[in-house]
Amino acid sequence: MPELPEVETIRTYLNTILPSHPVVSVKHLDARMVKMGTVSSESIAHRLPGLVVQSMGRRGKYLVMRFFDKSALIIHLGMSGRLVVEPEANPWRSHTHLVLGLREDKELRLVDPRRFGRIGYFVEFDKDRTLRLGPEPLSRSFTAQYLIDRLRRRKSPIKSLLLDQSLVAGLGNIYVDEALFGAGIHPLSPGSTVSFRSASRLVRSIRRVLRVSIANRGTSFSDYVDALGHQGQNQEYLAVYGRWGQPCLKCGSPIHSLVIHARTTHFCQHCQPMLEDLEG
DNA sequence: CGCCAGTCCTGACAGC
DNA sequence: TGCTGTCAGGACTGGC
Repeated sequence: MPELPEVETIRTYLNTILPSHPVVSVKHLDARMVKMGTVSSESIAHRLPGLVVQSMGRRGKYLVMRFFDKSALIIHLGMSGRLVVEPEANPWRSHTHLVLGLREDKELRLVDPRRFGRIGYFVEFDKDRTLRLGPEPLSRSFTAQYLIDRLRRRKSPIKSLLLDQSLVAGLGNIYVDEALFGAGIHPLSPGSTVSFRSASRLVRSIRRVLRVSIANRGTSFSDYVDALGHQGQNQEYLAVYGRWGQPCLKCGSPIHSLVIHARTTHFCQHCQPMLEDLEG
């Protein structure tokens, strides 16, 4: 399941090969995947050929393929999406929903069996306005003070709140669990009970968890592979996610699991106490 | 506005 | 062996 580190790994590679290359052709585009923006799939297929890639960017979990005419193709990989560059001689996998013809007999292919992914084309793309997302967790604008201000009146569990992309962009189920473990915060703690001190720990923990995973080229738990089709290595370094019943790496007590916000949540009851309500 | 339940989707797997 | 049911979850929608 691609979250920020996985999308960043894909972005980094694509950004080494795509800039200054034109889209030669749109060989395939499944209209059902176009779920963003106002440009239809037919119009996208008509507009893309000839456009030259300026850069491959990322905003939260969205990949941003920017063209020199200021337009951009946005791709979200959802749960099972893969974006790979392959020789056109290789057969298409099943569930291939987008194929862009590139130079040198290469193709950029989006494969997404569950079709939770999404595509959109924006004629004028503004990274701060087009997608309604919170700050990048690795940017300077993501601070403890920002978190406190946004969490102050929220009663939902901190786990749910951190999954909200308008609060902070790029975290998914795995890295929220890992970050809360690193910060020593129980996932059911209401947002309003997060003190400045715990918010500082949380910001540091989120950054650490993401940086480590990016260095490991992402977590391959089920579907994820990078743009070269290679698995990431970060699954070897997860402290709680997927470790139900196994000993906590800090205290040895078994990792617990429960469902929050319809997401399986892993945590250590001993190392992650509920935060106290500051209003009391 | 906040919060929650429902929706989409298919591969993998358990159980019969 | 082959069917059926269940589970996984990111982001959006609608109801209250």
